[in-house]
Amino acid sequence: MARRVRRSSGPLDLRSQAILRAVIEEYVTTAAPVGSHALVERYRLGVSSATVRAILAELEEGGLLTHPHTSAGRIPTEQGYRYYVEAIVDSVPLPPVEQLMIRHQFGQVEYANEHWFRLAATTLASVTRAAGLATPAKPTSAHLRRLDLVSISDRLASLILVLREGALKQVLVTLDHVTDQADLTAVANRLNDLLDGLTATEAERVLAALDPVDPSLELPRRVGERVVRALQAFDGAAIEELFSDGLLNVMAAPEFAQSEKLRRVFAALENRVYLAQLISGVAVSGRVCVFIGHENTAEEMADVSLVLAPYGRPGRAVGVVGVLGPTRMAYPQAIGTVRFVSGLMNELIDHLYA
Amino acid sequence: MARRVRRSSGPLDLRSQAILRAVIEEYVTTAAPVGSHALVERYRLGVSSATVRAILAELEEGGLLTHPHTSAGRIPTEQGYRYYVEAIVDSVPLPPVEQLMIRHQFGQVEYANEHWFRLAATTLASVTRAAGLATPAKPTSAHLRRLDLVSISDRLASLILVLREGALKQVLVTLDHVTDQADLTAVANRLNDLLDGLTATEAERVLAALDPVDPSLELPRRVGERVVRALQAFDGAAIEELFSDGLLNVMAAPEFAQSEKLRRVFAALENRVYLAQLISGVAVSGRVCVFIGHENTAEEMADVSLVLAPYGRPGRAVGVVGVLGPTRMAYPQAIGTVRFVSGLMNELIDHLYA
DNA sequence: GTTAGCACTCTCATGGTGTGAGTGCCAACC
DNA sequence: GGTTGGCACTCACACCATGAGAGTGCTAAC
Repeated sequence: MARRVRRSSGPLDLRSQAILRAVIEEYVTTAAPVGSHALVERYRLGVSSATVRAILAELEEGGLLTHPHTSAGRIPTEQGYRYYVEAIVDSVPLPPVEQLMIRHQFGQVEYANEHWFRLAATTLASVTRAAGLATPAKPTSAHLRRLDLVSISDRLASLILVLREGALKQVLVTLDHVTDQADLTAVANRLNDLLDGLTATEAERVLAALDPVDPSLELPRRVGERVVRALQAFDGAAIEELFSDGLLNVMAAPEFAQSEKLRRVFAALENRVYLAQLISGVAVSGRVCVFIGHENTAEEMADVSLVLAPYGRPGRAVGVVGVLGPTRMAYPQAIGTVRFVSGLMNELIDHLYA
Repeated sequence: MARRVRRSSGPLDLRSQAILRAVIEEYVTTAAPVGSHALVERYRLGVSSATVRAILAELEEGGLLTHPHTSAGRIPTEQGYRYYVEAIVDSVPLPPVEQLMIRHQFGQVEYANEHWFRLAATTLASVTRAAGLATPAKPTSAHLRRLDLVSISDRLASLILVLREGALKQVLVTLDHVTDQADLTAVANRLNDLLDGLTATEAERVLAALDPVDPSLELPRRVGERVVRALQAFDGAAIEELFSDGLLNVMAAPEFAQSEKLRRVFAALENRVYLAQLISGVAVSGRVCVFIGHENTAEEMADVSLVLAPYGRPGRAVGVVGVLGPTRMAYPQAIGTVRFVSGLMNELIDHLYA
């Protein structure tokens, strides 16, 4: 859904912005429609409730606020949140204390991408009190870094591939003849020499150039084919995994008291096509992306918002981290937190490959 | 919670059993309290509703049924389900057509434990229309099968451990001196010779026996220490992962329309202590286990039931598969399906290591 | 342009009412 | 003695009316 343009002409004056801001921030904490009276009481606006009412009516005219019913207070529209995020507030950086705590946590975890992205989701969940999301950094194209063959039984071996960006892949290979570990190691060494650093297509070409009659090359060729297939599978695979934590936080929000809405969100998160599209979109944008309600391409996500950021090494391996929460969400804080966590992960990864 | 004993003396006569069965099976499909009239209408009981009412009252007296309120029909108690599962019905084997379909699916997936257990959860979810659960088969004690060292940068290497049961473990090792891949491979070969098949404590002993002054052994010793630590971590770790699929199915059940109950279930599933205890209990039992409502040790799980079965090689590596659903659940079918899937996984694993 | 005042609107909580499903009991029956 | 039809009784639930309260929009005065 493309977001609709505000009907009102020109930008808002400062007072209107202040009031929109107050409505949104009040609504985000209370989850209840905000009335003119409550605003003048709780925010130093310097005008009476009648004036506030006039401005609220204007903002509603402009499509930034709405009414659940005639005699209720105002709630922000998705356009209202969008305007708020883009024009009124900056992202709020994560407080230094929390930054330190998070750094500490990442430091304690073992050096491994797999741990990092999970920890990122967990951290985001606990800090923002929404759901934390994270995908592993998937290499854009699989380059073989090293392979190993481990004998499992007489005619069965485990083929382990290490890719350039540290990803592991394990497949089983059935063997025509009884083969012991020494033979397997020899084959692995040979293939390591031949295929180091290659992509699927490159590896395929190298294998095709091997002497087709040399019987000593039969097993290397056979394993090599599996390697190529595994690399191809890796290239072809969409995002493997979306790790989420703290969905409990979202469940606790009053707008999800009846589980039907939530069910649809869960369903969308299981939709791999949608996820792949979403993630690649965020990855190419290269910065924090905010999707508010119906701005999400999946209609099941119309009741929630996403704040996502890519991380990793552009062009080599990228993943996405972020949060999912109700549209009524503390966007500035969420954006600040997501920005910090993705930046931290970039830092760690850069440090790793420096 | 220990389950309470029925108050009535002796086993039920066949007619009472038939009626209890009818109530449960009706309630499982409709989710609404079952009245005497509905029973005589839909089940060939051969008696009038008045007689059924008398028996229903007896069953209630015995603690197998209950009333939501005076003028409502009967619903089964947890004791009722328990009696039903233990004394009235046998598990219903999965229809051969579905068995074949599942076998086919497992055949299509790449030979790898990691894929199997996830597929098991997905399969269980779709067949039983409840949530499917599965944990990977965790080795009881970590035996090193093989290790590999892959250079990442001048002073950083990735250490990959393959354990006896096929599990992989990857840790990063920082190096004091610039070391190239050839050196790393040499170290890996050396350690493979020394440590093949050993547990953490055994490996530690072997390393301690190495010549402490030989400078060529410095790096092997250093890496070896990391190996030992990784093996220890593996032994000490509780279950790593509970994969679930189809939680959507459970969310769709009317008893979970308000999300609070569900939230508690999710919370319990994130409780690693509880999971570890649950899983080890099922593993030692060696057969399909049914936990109905409050029979679950976690009180958050009081509204749901679990049907779980272990799989794997007892004493070497075991995991658990099963389903989670509302207490109002088609137990015979669930038990049959879980039994089939765990059996199938055993078959596959046996075939692998035969 | 701002404000106080006021009539108006609409939700939500409360309480009364009627309906219907289902029970428990009892007397009659086989 | 077990089984059955009949009947009074109970209780949740849906429905409606009512009143309080919150909040608005409008207007006239400042």
